[in-house]
Amino acid sequence: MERPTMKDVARAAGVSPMTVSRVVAGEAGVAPGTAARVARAVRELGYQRNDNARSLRQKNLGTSAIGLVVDDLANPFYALMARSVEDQAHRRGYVVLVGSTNDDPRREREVIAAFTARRVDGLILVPTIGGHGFLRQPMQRGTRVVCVDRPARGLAVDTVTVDNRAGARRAVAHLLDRGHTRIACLGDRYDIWTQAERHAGYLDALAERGVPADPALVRHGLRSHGETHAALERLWALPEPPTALFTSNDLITLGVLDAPPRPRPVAVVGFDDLPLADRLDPPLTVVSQDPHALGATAADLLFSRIDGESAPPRDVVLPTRLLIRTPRG
Amino acid sequence: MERPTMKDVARAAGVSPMTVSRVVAGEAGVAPGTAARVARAVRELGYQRNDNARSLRQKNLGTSAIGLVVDDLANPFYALMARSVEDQAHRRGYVVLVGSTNDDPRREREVIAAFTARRVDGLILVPTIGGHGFLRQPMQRGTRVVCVDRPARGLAVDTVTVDNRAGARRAVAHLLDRGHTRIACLGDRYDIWTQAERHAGYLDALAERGVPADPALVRHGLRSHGETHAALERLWALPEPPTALFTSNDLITLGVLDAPPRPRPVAVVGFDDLPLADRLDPPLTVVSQDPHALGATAADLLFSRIDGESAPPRDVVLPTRLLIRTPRG
DNA sequence: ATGAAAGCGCTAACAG
DNA sequence: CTGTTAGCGCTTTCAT
Repeated sequence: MERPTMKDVARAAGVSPMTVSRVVAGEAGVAPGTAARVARAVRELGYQRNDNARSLRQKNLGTSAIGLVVDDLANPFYALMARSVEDQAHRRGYVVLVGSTNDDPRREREVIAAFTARRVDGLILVPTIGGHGFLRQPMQRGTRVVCVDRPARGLAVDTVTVDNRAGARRAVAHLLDRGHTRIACLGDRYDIWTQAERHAGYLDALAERGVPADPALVRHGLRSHGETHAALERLWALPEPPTALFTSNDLITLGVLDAPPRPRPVAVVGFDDLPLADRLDPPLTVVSQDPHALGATAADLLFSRIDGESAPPRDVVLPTRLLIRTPRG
Repeated sequence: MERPTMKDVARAAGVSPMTVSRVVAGEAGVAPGTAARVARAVRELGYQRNDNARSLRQKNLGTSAIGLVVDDLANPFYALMARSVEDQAHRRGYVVLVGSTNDDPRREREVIAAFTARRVDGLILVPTIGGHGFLRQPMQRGTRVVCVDRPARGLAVDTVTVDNRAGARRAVAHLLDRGHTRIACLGDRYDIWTQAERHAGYLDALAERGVPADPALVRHGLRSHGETHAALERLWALPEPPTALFTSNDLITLGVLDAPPRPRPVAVVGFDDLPLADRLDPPLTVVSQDPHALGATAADLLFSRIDGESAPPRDVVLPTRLLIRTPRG
């Protein structure tokens, strides 16, 4: 009924706990007959080693656990990232603890504290806007940290992002190429790094073509379809309403597509691809990023740090792609 | 540099480790002055309690960790479930270990073994087709288990599913109502419980209306767009090709929508809702389920078991909804 | 209100 | 090849 320990197995096999330890760890140098007796006792008792106790004693081997802290695990983008991270971790015999921050620095600290209290060997982090000084201590003490999707202000760690600014610039340039000059920019909270970057790319494109930037066309802080719809209403009410929209994340793109139709349709280009985007009428042109590559790269960096790599922090910037979709002929 | 332990804090505060333990655990019965000195030492040394060591000694409190084992974390459906589970766990001070099985019993065993080796207090499991006898031992020894999305053959545990069969029946009945009699059923691997249930619901609807079931119209084992496209080609080549399709999961629905267009369009009803389904032309009617409710219910059941609830295993079956979408007027 | 001793389950380091 | 001793970081139990 109670969980058997190595001592129980040792007694059943007529050996010392140390021998059991060696057999269970698959170490060489145990007589085949002894090993067989131990293995049989393990099977009969249904013994499974307690890996928490193990990692308590083995200071050099770590816990074989990493933490993954994302904005929102339910977001398909982060879910794909998580899956890539998990695959790599599984391959290397690590388990993954996950947590969502909801972009709330307090929750971020709670989640990270819970993870470091369990002595994870590393942390893959989509940082919130909050400060991250509290990570410095754990890092000095051996917890490796990699940021992904966004950098953490003032934290010198490996970071994997996509080129948000260039992606946004190309998207807006595409709209300019099609003759639009009144292009609105709809974004999420401006204090989210990716959103500020994409807005910068929007301005870059306008400046490149000498199109004046009209602040009335820029709306940030859109966190729901309702807020997106309200923002659209205010845009339509302008003396010179926009003829095209640049939507700065997938939720906002969906909000726009979900809004009541306009008499004169507007062109939309969105950041982040959506599953049925190419089946819409008209099909939706988007800036797509590769969440799988983000997760896999972050995991690569983390594990190479865990393996002892000690070069200065690296910034990896992955490209985006502009998927131009035209009505099917 | 090294991580400080309670002993270090004790030395710095001029007390015994036991007093530090009490202060850090927030226990009453420590003199305020002493507590303050300890708290200061904790802050100055940057001490954080090792919760693995803690749970090693505290046998009654458990590890405050649960495991979540899904088919594929990248699937938006499971990602939403995972987020609900994580929210509940966070609220209760638990951490969540996640793993994907890919519907592979071997990987499922590996993931579960890694979790029980770390002595998770509970497991929320989307079981593969494989046997689950290996769970009986850990369960007797205190690991609580709840199944979600599918039952595990021959494992008497709380299980949360949706009414797949009734949902499929209504979807197909809807197509029959619209005059279709040649309705194909496109499914994933038939050994996945939900797929067999949905197929049964498909047959139910046909039987109810006295429409003969033609085995040539049923295709299972579709795991990619390519396989779905191939299945469609064979259907179109039939002497009497189908005029409507029932697609038994979201991946297959997307595969169908992605296929080359037909001269005469076919009606499609899919299991699982998709983000832009209502903006398609024609809009897509679907059977929708609520992954959030699935996850939250499973977590509720698990935590009530962890809290000591010992009633016989319960089966919770959640409803589905048929979202009938018609062209916008 | 505080501390000393013992031990959770395991393994490093050293015998033999 | 196998066992003994000690101790990872913490808490239980019992003193004081």
